Amino acid sequence: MTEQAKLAALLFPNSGRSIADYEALYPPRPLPAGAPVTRLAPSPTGFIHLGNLYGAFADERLAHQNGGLFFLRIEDTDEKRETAGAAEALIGALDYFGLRFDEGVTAGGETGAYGPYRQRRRAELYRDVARELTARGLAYPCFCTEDELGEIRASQEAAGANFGYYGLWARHRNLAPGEIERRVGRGEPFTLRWRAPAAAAAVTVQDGIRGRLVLPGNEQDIVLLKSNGIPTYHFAHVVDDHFMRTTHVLRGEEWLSSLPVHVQIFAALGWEHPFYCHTPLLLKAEAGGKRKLSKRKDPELGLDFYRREGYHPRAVREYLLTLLNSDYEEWRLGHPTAPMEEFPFSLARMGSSGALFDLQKLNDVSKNVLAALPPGETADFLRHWAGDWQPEAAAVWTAEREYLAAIVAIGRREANPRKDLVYGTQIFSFLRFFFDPLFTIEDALPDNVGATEARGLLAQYSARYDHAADKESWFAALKRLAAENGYAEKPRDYKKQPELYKGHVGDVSAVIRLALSGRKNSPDLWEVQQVMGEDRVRRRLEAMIQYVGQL
RNA sequence: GGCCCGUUGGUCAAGCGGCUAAGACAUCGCCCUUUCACGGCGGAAACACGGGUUCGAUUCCCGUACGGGUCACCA
Repeated sequence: MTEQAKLAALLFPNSGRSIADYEALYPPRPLPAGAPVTRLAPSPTGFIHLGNLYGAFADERLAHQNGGLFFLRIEDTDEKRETAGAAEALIGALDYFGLRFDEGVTAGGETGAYGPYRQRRRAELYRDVARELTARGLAYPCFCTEDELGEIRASQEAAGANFGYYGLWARHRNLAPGEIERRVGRGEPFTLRWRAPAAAAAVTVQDGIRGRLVLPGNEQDIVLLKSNGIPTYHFAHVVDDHFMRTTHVLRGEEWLSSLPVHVQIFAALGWEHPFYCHTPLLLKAEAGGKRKLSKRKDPELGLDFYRREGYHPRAVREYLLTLLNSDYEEWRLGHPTAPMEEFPFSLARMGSSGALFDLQKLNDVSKNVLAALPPGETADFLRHWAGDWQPEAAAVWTAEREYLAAIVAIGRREANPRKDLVYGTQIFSFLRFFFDPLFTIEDALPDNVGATEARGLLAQYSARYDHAADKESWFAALKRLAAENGYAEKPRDYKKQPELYKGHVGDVSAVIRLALSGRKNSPDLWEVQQVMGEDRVRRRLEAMIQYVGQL
């Protein structure tokens, strides 16, 4: 038995499976050649941000567009940061945005033949691989305490050396076997460290987004297993993505600097590393520049923000797609009604510089998405949203379902539909006036129309109101009423000779509009009246007559 | 500080050695119009800087500046 084999047996006394056993247990996937296997591997910290969705969306598209498979693995190796129910919340949030996994952790448990998919449940696997690594002389135990590590760092700082546990700074790299045995026997906790090659050659990696990367070889003896026996990200990534047969790893560019570590471990194990794609970070504009999105300062970073505000999931997806693939918008213009799944997503067209999140752009995308949605669907979406987040809206909207659907349909059947519905909270305040319990007079009468004048106009309008009239005759009647009361039928006439009139039709309809909507701006009056129904129209006119009478 | 990545209008971005340097959002003006929204037309607005290479650089190379990332028993 070699010294190294003895060390492995000392460190990991319970014999387990060999790497070869695992190779047989997790055979290559029965997929056509070239079919991508991608994964989302979040840590369950409870905070789900837009970046998660952004990356997940790229993973999902890549897999599903090319006959591959997309799975969910939970990286719960850091107990300290974990929050309860985080995985379920994540699955729920992604599902809301239309992202489904083929395999991995599910709301109730897990599915798939390459599990377990929660890293804490894979402890045995990591340990078995670690044992073999140790037996091959690629790993060694390190007994350094936090304090000692701090000392090393301080000396490095003083000496102007690079930080880290490497080369001569790696105190326990060449501990005598007897010393190790003694410490283990005493029950001293240890981490298992990677034995990095003394002078690692630069590595060349082909990145799916950045192209050819030449990075300095790794010389750090990074920690593979923490003292509690749980692996670090680096080790878990290599083991899991190998045995789960991941072909494409999409992750944020913050991983670029540890890429040499990963490539090195893959190579040492004789495994082929996955195709890496390092995506840019989502940034946020701030006075003078860009900065990384921050949890505390940017509520729109959290996925909950979009749900709470009532953005349609499709709007968020389309927006993200415009960030993901720059030619998406052009494609959309050419295929206005095609489902976005038909867009040929491509890694090569992903940009490599950080993108600023732009709420205005999202709003624009959202307007277009809602304008294209059948009104019935929009109404259903709104009711669901209100049920979850906006009780006041839920109360009135569910009481009058059909009414809401009719309201949403206003001005949306034409070739150029209205685009004034953006997101839930905005829509709620925009549509309040339609519902009696929420109706108030918000704006004032036009400057050139006094209360008495308004009262007269309203009384006449109310007396002559014909709910059955079509739009043309209704407007003709309105113009007649305006003319009889000294208002120009056409704004142009008034502009030409203002001294001849009190105002123009616009002023008269402004008074009616105020009576019906409480505002000086609203969608087309005739349509509003038709949707409101005759009773409601008459009631509001009466109420307005009372109201201006008191002015 | 070391190493790595990035840098085209306010924002997202086309561009891959020769272009009057696309388009979208935002913005401004005009038109349409009973208000708003929609729609149409038009305007303003960019290759970070300095060296190379080249007949010719936004495009290739090297510096500088700026921004970001990373140097944990976090992912």
